[in-house]
Amino acid sequence: MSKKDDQALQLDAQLCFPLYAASNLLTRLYRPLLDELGLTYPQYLVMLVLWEQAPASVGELSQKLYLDSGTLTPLLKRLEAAGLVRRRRSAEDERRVEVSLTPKGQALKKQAQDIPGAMGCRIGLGGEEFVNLRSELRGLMLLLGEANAKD
Amino acid sequence: MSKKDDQALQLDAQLCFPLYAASNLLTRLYRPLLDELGLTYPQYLVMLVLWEQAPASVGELSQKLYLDSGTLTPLLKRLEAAGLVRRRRSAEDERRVEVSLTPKGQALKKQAQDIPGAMGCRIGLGGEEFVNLRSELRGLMLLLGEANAKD
DNA sequence: GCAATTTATATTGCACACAATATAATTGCG
DNA sequence: CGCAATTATATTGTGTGCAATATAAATTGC
Repeated sequence: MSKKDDQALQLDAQLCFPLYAASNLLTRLYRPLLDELGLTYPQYLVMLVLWEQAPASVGELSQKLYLDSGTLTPLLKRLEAAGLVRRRRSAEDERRVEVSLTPKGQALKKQAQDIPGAMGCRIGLGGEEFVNLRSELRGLMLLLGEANAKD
Repeated sequence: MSKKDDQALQLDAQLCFPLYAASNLLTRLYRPLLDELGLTYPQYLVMLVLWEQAPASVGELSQKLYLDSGTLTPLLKRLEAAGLVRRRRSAEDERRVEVSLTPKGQALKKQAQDIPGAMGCRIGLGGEEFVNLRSELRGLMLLLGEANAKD
């Protein structure tokens, strides 16, 4: 086993690891803020989508968030149990489940307004750096989405 | 609720979401390759650390991978059950658990040699782009590690 | 028009992640 | 020395993530 081979398997040589670790750490950083809203981080993402455009089907949420029904179905049931969303079979297509906001779910948006700002402070990333990094991560996300779709 | 407020809560405005989605997608992309080694993605990360430096205590693994004992303990038990590592209480400090590689665990490194290259192909990221993005993600990881440590 | 295929969601089983807590070993301090 | 505080790991409980599979509704082909 040559030194070169070893190098490729070093933790520091990986792109995947800082991505993985940063994602975990960011979720952890969100937690105290989201606790006040009674949301987990993936639940927060679902609410972000719904605050922009409700109702949305499970499939639409799945496509936008890159999550499958095995993740979304129980998550949405918990949001429903919390009184934030309603799930209803579509009338035109009974296979589809439409997720809509309850008044309580809509009202929660006001409480969420401070979160992006508060997180920005906690991370302490400059405006330009923030925008650049977001753009690169968006690119990576799309790249990986395509790579996964190929198989 | 003004338009400006709305904007900050849009999914596309977030830094966190592409990070989260890219991390999930990358784990998914690793799966078929790691299945051949009988490893999950977090298990692969643990093995990367051990292939570089074994034995390592649970605490050292925890610090390097930003994972806590609640995640590592059962994961390490599964690696042990698979015959890849050994867990033993340290003689000098009985609180510590030293994780070392079995011959089978050491041998698995050879099978893992192709993985970084194969993943590089699948992602299709140029050499310079790869290095730059890795560097930025490493910076973000460290930034978030500090932000989390502050509380 | 109806059987075969496709599509949309749900269910099951396994492996993370992590907060909160528990337990046991070591250290520190009077 | 003796015991309180600290440190290292384990346990418990909840909520993801996702592959594999199941189910039911819609669509397609003949």
